[in-house]
Amino acid sequence: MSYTITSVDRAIDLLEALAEHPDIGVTRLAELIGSTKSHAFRLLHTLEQRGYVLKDPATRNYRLGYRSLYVGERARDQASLIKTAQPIMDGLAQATGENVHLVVREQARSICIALKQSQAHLRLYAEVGRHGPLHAGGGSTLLLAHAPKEIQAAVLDGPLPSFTPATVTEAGVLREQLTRIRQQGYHVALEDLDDGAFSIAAPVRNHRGEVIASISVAGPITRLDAVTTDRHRHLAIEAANDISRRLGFVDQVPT
Amino acid sequence: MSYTITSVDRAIDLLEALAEHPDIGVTRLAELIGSTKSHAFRLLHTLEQRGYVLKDPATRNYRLGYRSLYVGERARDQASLIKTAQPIMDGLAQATGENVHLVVREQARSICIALKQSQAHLRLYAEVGRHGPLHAGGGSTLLLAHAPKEIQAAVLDGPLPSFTPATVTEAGVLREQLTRIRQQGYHVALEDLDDGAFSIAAPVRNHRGEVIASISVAGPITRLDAVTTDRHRHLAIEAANDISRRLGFVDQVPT
DNA sequence: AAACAGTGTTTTGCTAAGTGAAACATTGCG
DNA sequence: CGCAATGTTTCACTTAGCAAAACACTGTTT
Repeated sequence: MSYTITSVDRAIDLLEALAEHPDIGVTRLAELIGSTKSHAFRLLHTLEQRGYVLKDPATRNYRLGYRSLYVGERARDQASLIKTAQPIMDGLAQATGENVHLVVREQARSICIALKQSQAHLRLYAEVGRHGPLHAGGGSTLLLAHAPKEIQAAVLDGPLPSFTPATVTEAGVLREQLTRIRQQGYHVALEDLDDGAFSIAAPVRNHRGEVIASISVAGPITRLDAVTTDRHRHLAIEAANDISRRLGFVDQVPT
Repeated sequence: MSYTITSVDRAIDLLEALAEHPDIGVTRLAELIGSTKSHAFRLLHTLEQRGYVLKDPATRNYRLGYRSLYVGERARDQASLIKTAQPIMDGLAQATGENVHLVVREQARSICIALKQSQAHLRLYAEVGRHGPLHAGGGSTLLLAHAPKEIQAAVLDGPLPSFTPATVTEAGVLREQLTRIRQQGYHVALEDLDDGAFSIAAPVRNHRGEVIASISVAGPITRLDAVTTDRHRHLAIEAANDISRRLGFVDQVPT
């Protein structure tokens, strides 16, 4: 038995298609969501009425409406994790000069929920709200390492797509990697999700000690050597621990 | 013939109910949206699957999910008006020490799409994404003044709710006010929407000279006198003109 | 200016998705 | 332990939602 309401699912398909492809028309949208023009038209009309979609009357193209900002702002306001983390992420970005990401796990995928972008001209492109895999990327793989066994099983038994030549696609190898991550308490990922990029991640824990998010420092590997690796690792762990403490975590064995 | 898809409308009802009331359960949500528990349950399940709603497994309460951030961010990215206005709004907030709002009109209502909050401890509460009336509030009434005749007719013929004793609720008086706003090119609203608050608004024009938004400076009337009124008015008009120029507007008669 | 192609909008009839009611399961409190 | 309230699941019914098709509009080509 499925509780999914198909019409709502399709409306979300359309919103997300518009998020990726702004300023397009009814026909193009229908194609993108695999539907008919009349269906796309009705979805657009419904979302436009509520302010989530805007229609340019001159071109008859659609893009996301301003009401989307409202829900986004409220989501951010409600997320105490983001509020707690943001000032610490600011400091970490300042100290490292690289991107800082706050990533959480949703079921069997990851999502970046806050981001501090590096000021450097060469920087890793990243987006808040973007869903990603769990078996690649510093913060994501660390979250997989600390996920419940059934989530790990679901990921390990499922397809492990390759993003770069460095992506781990062998379940056995990934299992060992996850064990190692749990033991050492951080993860250094090199070019496993994006070519030429590194990501050094540490776990954020809640008051019960459960890993609920990861903090990661990410950038181009050309700016990474043994010294900066160690420094970023240290700063990331420190920042993650700081956030964890503010969330009520009491670390019994100081590091 | 209505093109509204009721199921999608209801899903939005639920999302917006969660935006206003985080961390509540199925029964409460069903009450808030005027529905049944089974319906609310299915809506929540659908939205949770897509990441727009998060369920706390311990308390079985729901709140907005992180995927909402994605759509909000993309809406902001796509809105060139917001991108153009934001640095100018920053400067205006710095110069005035008060809130600065960017407001647009959607059909017969207003919506604040960008906000620079005053650093003062006493400040006007405001929210991005919040819908409001067109006949009250500095920026909103200015937008009504420049709206198409049919929009004006719709507002003037409809109910004009009173928010404070200073709210204009008489259609004839409002009509005169709108004429005056168009003539003088700005609007000073005193306590017409919020008790104890002022709002000084100026029009933002696009490359065709059409008024597409308003910039307003807002705060408590205790910080307003003849000198500050004149100063804020000047700075708001200047900022609005600056944004308009960046949007391609060429002002033939310099002010 | 006329014809054509493509897009957007509207209508219609059919069916299965969506709904509420009711039952069942779970949880927390007295 | 019993009860009340909440959350979850099931079932049967109805109409909402859908695709197909037709129509209207717009921009381009001849």
